[in-house]
Amino acid sequence: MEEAVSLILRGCSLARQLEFNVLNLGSNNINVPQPHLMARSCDEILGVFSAAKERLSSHEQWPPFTAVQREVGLEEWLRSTCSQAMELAQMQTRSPAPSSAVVAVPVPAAVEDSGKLIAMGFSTSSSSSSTKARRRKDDTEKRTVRVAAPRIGNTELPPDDGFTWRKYGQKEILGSRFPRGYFRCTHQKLYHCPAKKHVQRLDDDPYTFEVTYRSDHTCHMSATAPSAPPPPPPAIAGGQHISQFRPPSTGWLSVEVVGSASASVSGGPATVRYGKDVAEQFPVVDLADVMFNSGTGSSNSMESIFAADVADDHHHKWKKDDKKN
DNA sequence: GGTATTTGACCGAC
DNA sequence: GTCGGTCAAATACC
Repeated sequence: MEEAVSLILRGCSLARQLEFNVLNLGSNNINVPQPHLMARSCDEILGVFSAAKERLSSHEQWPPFTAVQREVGLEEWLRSTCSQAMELAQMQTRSPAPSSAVVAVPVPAAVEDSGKLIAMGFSTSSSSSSTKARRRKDDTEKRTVRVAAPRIGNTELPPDDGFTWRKYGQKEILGSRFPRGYFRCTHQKLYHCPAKKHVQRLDDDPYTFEVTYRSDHTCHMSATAPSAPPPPPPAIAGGQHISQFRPPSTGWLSVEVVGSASASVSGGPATVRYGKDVAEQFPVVDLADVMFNSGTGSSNSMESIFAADVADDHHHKWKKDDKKN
């Protein structure tokens, strides 16, 4: 199973790389390979996924799954699950989703329990399944989104979400290898915008950032506020939060909303949702991506936060002098 | 000089 | 007492 997962992750990584190259085809970037090389890359991706498929198919038993799931087959089940999620996302895009429109996608226990798979998109929340919830003074809603760090170029940068943020703190978090960065809206003072977020690398996948948003932006509502095109506020339904904003054109694939703090406490059913825009733009890659939550690179400017070499001495990279490099 | 980041200290929830 | 979140002075950058 681990081998299959590893292959799938490899496939996702290759797909992301390919996507990045495709997006940059029109640019003058000399690092973008020629189309025939990209075609070869496609073959490689197919090969990797085929190998993963073989391993999945050859797996005799899937104890965590129900009889129905075993009968249908894991592969088919995953496919239908993702289709379901994508259909749902399309429904939500057509009409602003009332909470009743949300359909929970069932998650097999073993998948849910697997940290690796949780990091890949099957989780309601990763924040506190094992730790008890700490109720905060400002009991504002939280939305946790996982975004992929670039794997080429500056891998330290979480994707730009269309807003400008000012960092106001950083803290070592118990049990986490990487410190958490605290950000608030740049226009907090000027427009009293309450939006905040904190950003943290996942322990088990340093190429993924977990971004937790708290409060919505109000700055873009101000007639005088400088505004990047504001993403629509995430829909909220049944304790789950849906991120619907469109990823920037720099091309990150995965926007996974893993749920609210309350959802993580209650341990409710996991829900996989998926933005229509993303699905339409990158249907194949994103099918894999929504399953395994990885993303593509992008460039923005949080260089000072995350180190390129995350494997080892990440602590050094978090030091102040990073910024000067 | 204005703005952003860093970082130790502080506060409040647990 | 511990820990996550925030503050604010110091520092860096443009």
